[in-house]
Amino acid sequence: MDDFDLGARLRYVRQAAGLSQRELAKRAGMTNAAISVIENNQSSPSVASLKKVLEVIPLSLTEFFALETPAEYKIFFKEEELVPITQGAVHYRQVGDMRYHNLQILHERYTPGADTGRSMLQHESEEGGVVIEGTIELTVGERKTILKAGDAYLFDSRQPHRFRNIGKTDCVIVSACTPPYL
Amino acid sequence: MDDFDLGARLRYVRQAAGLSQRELAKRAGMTNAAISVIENNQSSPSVASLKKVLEVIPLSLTEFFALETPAEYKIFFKEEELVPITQGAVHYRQVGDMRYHNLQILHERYTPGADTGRSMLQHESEEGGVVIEGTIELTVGERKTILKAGDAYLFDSRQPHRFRNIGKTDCVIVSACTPPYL
DNA sequence: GAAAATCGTCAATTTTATTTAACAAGTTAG
DNA sequence: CTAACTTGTTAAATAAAATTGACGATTTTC
Repeated sequence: MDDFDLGARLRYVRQAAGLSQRELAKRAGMTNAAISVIENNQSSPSVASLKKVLEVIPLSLTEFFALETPAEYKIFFKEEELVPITQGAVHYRQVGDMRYHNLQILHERYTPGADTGRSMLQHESEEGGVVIEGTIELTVGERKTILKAGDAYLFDSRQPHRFRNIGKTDCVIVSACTPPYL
Repeated sequence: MDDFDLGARLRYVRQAAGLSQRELAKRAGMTNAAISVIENNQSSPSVASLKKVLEVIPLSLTEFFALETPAEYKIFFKEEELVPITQGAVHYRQVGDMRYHNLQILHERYTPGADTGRSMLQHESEEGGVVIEGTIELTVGERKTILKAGDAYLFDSRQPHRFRNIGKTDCVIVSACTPPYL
């Protein structure tokens, strides 16, 4: 697989410029269909064509190719695109690449008995989440509770904390953390 | 005219890699004819093709487009490519772009009476040249002489100096100066 | 020296990109 | 709610890039 997704880059810069395929094509002296197939990687534009298009944005070929990787400006993620992170019995699925973001979104799954550890977690972040399925025992500082589906939490991660699934079924949580700590 | 000479760039990187058109084409899974027409700007390669070719060099698209301008690595110059510089009755034709070089080569033409000036020239360079045609009176410091076709000179430009055509015909000189001062 | 390779280029064909023209879906105007 | 507009996509036609196969010129080999 080619990691150089020219179509995605073009679509990105076009939308960032606030142009429709037709508008861009018109100004570049081309047709909307060409833009469409290029953006979907159904054809590889000649450098001459690409240059015409980029001049509208405006963006030089150099700048276009030097653009940050697609991961850096990716906004939407298919379920299978989430990056899996496994720590013991806890399975995280992360949204996006944390090298480029300050906000970490995780789709977490705690199997029965899963535990983030006796030695409590502590890091320079703020985090929160919502329980989707099952139950979780959450300890933050001196406070402890059991959250069930629909419940939520939000706290300063500098306080020692611990997640533990003491139920009989998986617990699923969607959480956010800034800055990222995993 | 487009100042982005893709053909020249490709030819440059290919030769720098020590490859013939055929060898490059073979390794890239293309044909020599394609390379030929691309290098002569008779066709604009698709980005896909260009990528295949550059992977052989190897060079990324980003690096390729970020390459220094062709003027920077230009080696051979047609007569009409020399950049004309006129100062009074003296006409210079410079070889290459001094932004990228420390050696300035000039094809100079002094019309009868042409004179670099009573107030002698002085700059932090070393310069020399050969008279091709006509005669020139050259003064350097306290020394003065008349040079005719075939004669030459070389001196430290920090010494005050002056060129003067006291003959009846044009005087043509090819000179060099480092670092450039014009 | 002549034969065999290799070089870059070019004309004709094939393949691919781009245009033309239509479509379905979504939005705005009335 | 319809009618007019915009959106992005697609199929067939056209334009352009890439391949095939050849050429003359230069270099290498014997």
